[in-house]
Amino acid sequence: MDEKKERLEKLLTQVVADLAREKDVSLPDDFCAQLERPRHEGHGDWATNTAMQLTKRFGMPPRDLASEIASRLRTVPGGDLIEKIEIAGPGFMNITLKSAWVADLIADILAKRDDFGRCNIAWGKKVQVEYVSANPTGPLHIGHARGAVVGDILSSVLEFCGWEVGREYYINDAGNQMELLGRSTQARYFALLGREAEAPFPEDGYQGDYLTDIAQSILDAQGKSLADKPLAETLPLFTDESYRQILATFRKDLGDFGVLFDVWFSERSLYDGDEVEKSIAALKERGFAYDQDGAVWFKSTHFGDDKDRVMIRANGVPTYFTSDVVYLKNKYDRGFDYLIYVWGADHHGYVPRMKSVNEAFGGKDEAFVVVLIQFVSLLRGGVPVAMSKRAGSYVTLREVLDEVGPDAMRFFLAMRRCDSHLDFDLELAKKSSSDNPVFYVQYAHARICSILREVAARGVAMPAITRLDVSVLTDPTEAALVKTLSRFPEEVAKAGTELAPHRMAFYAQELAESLHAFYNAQRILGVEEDVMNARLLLVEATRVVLRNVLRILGISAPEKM
RNA sequence: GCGCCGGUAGCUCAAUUGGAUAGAGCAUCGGACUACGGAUCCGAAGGUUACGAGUUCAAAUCUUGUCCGGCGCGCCA
Repeated sequence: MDEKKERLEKLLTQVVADLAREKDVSLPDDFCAQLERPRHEGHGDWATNTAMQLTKRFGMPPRDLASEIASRLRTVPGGDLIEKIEIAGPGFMNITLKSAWVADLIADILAKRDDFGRCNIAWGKKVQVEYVSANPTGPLHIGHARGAVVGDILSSVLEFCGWEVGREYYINDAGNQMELLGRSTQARYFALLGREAEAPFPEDGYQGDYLTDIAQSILDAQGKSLADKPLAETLPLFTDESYRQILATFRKDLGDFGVLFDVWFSERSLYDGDEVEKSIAALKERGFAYDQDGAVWFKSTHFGDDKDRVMIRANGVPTYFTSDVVYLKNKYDRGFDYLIYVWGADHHGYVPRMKSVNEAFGGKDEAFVVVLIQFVSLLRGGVPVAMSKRAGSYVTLREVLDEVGPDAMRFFLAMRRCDSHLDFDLELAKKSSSDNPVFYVQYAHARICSILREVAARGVAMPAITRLDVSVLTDPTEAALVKTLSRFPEEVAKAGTELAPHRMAFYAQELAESLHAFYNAQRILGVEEDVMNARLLLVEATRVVLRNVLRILGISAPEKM
């Protein structure tokens, strides 16, 4: 299908160029006639608005120009794969191909199977996707879950588009927050012993119950003796144990959620070698860093920032910003051509600064991409649930996962475009009923499997692809299903270039809808043999594509429900 | 105050990046298999795309002004 589209586009471009030469009209140097999917049913396989775009240059009404182009297109060599051309509306050309392409498409799907829909728009380049990267100071909540799903699906989409993808989690295991975490747990430990006065809970400490649990586990493992040592001496133990335990739950929760990483990158590890010194030296060499007032500064004003930013404080301690600077350089040093950061929208103010850093290191502008994820409003039966990490009263990823299950949760979180707010109603998502779109999609898959089981039970053999006669597929629902199937590679490519994973969720629903409509309109078994064979192959092709899109979404494709 | 993201059907959201009659799902109403799974299908109703002005063959989309909602502006992370 794609090759046919390209051939048609070349043909169209050629025809327009010839016409322009004859009429002595100039075309833009980079002119290329573009075909697109018609928006409405029954408008053919491809459409173009070329005539409308050129109406001014040719000085002709779009309708007349379209007719002129269409009549030439039919007669030009290679135009024989066109069944018909219709001029519609204000000058659209709707092109219908001869039906041989349907047989090609189904054969293509059944030959490529799991690989159908793959493309190579990356040319073997390496991209890193960094996502979640939540501070290991408290449980993952629903906002993290959205970032996790978006990052995960985006990575899968990019892999399907031919990228070599590195999935990475950045662990913020350095800095003040870690110390605060340790002190919070330490205070809980003393509280368990009834000795709060000796280690009061920090004013802005982490208040969730999970720290009491961790304190209890330390008490179980180490006994009471830690309370008799100086606070400063035992603090690292509390810090590290809290961090270790919380990170372990992150791995478990995300793993159960189907979100896996190639690398869990430790912020602390940036400080093991001389990477920090090297990074700062590199910036100074380029004139983007300097010393002043005992601190080291990044010259962000050069890139339009209000003021320069501190990298190393006067007391010698690096800022969080410095870690990100070194980390960015580290990513490039590891050979990634493109860097994608999936961040919460509350970090948007930080984006220009990091773009500056990218530029300061000589990185290409388009190589540094931030996908901002808007907030998730969590509702319970229509009533907003407060989410405050500090207060510790929020709904965790784990709770939602246990209530809703990974499939429905992933689908709900992937359904919206990243830059719009998302309402997630627990009561709604918990309902395993018909208004849950994930069941709709999975049911389509299960339904096909059920048909294939029935085929086997009746002793009918799956026909060979060579037996396919597409001329019997005349029903509108069959045509619609074929067209939806043919769109899959484009949708994957679009989702990849636009970094828009929600497209996959929408496509999955559309494909399921096409299948259900076809199923209700026509019978597959118990009809004339040629028709049955064609429909069986069509349905099998649909199953393959459904499975592929569900695999990208990270959602199971059940054979029974 | 400055900046970023939104505002589309009663609700939650799409819209091939400037193209045709702005589309889906819930919810509402009315219909559909004695046969492959009714967790399905078909139909109806629902719109001044927050509001005004501008740009052109063409605007939900671009420019600009205003209004509303969310978020961000530390030698915190």
